[in-house]
Amino acid sequence: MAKNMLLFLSVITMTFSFEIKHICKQTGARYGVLHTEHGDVETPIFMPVGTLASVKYLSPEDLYAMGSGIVLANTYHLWLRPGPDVIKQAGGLHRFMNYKRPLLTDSGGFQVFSLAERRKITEEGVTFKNHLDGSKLFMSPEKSIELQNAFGADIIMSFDECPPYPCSYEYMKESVERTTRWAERGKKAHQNPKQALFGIVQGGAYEDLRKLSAEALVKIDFPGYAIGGTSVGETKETMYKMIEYSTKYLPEDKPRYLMGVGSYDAIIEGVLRGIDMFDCVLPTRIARHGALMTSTGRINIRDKKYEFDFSPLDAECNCYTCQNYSRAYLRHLYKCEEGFVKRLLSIHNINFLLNLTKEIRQAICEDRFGDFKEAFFHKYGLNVTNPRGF
RNA sequence: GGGGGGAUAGCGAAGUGGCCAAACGCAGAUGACUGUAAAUCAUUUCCCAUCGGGUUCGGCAGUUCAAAUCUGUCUCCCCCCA
Repeated sequence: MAKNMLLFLSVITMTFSFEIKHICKQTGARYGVLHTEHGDVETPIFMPVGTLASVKYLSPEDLYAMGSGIVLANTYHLWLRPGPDVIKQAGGLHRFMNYKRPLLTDSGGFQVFSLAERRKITEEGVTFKNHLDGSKLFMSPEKSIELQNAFGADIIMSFDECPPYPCSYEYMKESVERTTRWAERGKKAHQNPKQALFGIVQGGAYEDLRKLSAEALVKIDFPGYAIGGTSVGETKETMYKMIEYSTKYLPEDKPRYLMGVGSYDAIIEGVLRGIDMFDCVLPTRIARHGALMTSTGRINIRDKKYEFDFSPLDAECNCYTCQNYSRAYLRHLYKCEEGFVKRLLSIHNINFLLNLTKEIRQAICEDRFGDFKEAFFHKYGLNVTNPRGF
């Protein structure tokens, strides 16, 4: 009873905060804790993506079992279906999707990029030609925040434009300035103090524009900052520069979230450059397409060489799939298009990245993240089949 | 016994004298996917090879400059009549 009371009190009093607990003496990488209304999560963290209020093919229990913390959902897609009224009436996104740990909603800014063919940008906002029925929809910074307030995720994102790569300097400058104005408008519109609104640094690969963007956002003052416009076709080297150009101008004591990045090498390189949070559809999407991340490189379960392979996907993996099923069985299910395989493979890839970030946190706490990186890359370097490092 | 139809690459199925190593679907073999319009997309599958070459369209024998396509014949399959 007393415990419940305490929990209740903590729920009504707890607001968002970030605490850096340790800085790796070897690399300067950060280990921290995000405090949210739905519990604490340690950083660096990988956040699985559940666009439509579900991490495809996985249950909340699957996610808890893997130690998942924050999960993402998407404002644009939930706006279309089921719409804010349903989620509001359900008692918020947490209750609606039955996820008890922290949630983060993306603003719809990524859809400005991914649905570029079907939208028009103006100073006021973005007009989308709805991909479901073709009807016109208008998303403004205020609308995005209003929706996100209705959904009630612990962390919400500023409505931005995720510009393409490559992108001309002139366009990028215009875009960054507009995204900055949108960030300001969004902050003004933000109603729920329990939700932490993050700003998003843009500027592509232009150092001065990243600086311009970061400094302007810091001036507006957000409880956390994201780095956007990454993983949109640029090389890894360019992405690492984008990170450096951005983090340089961000306050040390606020969380930094690298948006849309989820290959294991980029996560390690990101942490090395001071990133605390990552999200990516990569593990779930490639899993559905038969590709798995393993401790000895990437494999594709479709391949004939696994026909009689009764070993697990990854001998070092502790996930449910690797503990119970063989490559031969998973290949069989994949070949026969049995839906179960999508769950099993998704579990493995999500677990792989959650486990990777867990090992990263340990290494940081023990001041050996540099050694960890070297050992990790060495191991992968010997076996990796994909030069991009998946 | 009589009449009709058919045999094309792993399977199904187009093609009915040159533009055919042969459409398309399935199946097979690979690859890609990074704030999810994604159970999607791309490549590839007769043989050898880098260009290129060599064997194919039930078998055999013909006609023709040229045949998967025309003729004869054989084998097998299906349908109808008795």
